Amino acid sequence: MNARSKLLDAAKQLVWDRGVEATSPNMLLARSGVGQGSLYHHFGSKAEWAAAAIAALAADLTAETEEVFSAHATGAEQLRAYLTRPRSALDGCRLGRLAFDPEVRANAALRAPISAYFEHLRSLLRPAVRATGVADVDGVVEAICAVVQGGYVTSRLSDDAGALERACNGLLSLLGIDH
Amino acid sequence: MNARSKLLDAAKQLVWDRGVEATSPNMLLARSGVGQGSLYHHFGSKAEWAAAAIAALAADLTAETEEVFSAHATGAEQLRAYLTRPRSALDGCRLGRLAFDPEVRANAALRAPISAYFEHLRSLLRPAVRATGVADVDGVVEAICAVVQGGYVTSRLSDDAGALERACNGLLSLLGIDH
DNA sequence: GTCTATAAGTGGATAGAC
DNA sequence: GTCTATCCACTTATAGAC
Repeated sequence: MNARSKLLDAAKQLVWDRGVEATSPNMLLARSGVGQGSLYHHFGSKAEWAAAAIAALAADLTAETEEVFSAHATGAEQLRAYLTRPRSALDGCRLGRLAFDPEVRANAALRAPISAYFEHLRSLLRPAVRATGVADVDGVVEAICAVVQGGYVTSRLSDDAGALERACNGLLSLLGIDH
Repeated sequence: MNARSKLLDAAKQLVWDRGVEATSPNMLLARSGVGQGSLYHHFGSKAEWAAAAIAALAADLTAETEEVFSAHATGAEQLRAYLTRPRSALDGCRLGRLAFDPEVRANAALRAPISAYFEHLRSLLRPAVRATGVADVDGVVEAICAVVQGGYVTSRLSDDAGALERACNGLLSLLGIDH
């Protein structure tokens, strides 16, 4: 594994765990085991490796999400699979946890892959929600995105990994597609 | 207005806007207009003024939330009022935005008023949800908390103040209590 | 109570040797 | 490509005068 891969890998872990603002170059060096010279050879600045890490996290999450949707045929099955997918509630969403990171907020290049992921997620949810026959399709799509993101938030703040799962199940029961 | 009040007021604004980790003592001095000596006279450390700010924000939010619930008689009215309450979506929830702040995570004294607020919110929601006759009361309670918190997240990440409102309306329609 | 001065440590980056 | 040395600004305080 070359230095660049080690750096990118460590940056992904740190950004997920601590966000961008709270991650320093020194932490990246420590976690990757790479020297300072290598870091500034491969990435010109903190913003560059942070952007690479966020783009890679977004690509991973997009692939995993598409897999969930393509594995099921009906809208109801897709929604059930998406909402019951195993999630590490206390760690937070790799992308959603960056919503209030000041460094992400101030840098459009860091934000772009994140908003693109959520736009893509909405486009996967929309036909599935439409198929259930609910009245307010766009509202329910947004509610599904929000329940997952908010479940991470309330789980973390209450130090209760079950909160996310309960919230998703509650929404499923309201949708009338909980088995 | 004395120095302590100015400091607390500025700390509340900064913690809401930037979180704890990303707020420095110098920012607090600049925003409050108070001198360095006064800061360390009134608060022994950063953790102390951060704790005071979070406790004050939690007290404000708790009072506002209770007002919403006590202004309405039936569960459906209370839920509708809570979910349609005006919120500045792009600013984030004063408490929920701290979920992934490393300094909050590492300090139980900072987390306590936040988890207490959410526990109190659940206790207000539970009878209202029960009154609607839904099957999974605890799940729906958690879903309501999560839709609001997640709506702040998706609004901020998509730079779309409308996302939070759409999510709340979508949930209301699923609850069958949208007018 | 409030001020200015000082200080040890870290953050983010550059320089130049190898 | 990778290393060590160096740098300036900022963070989080402490000291001591007024």
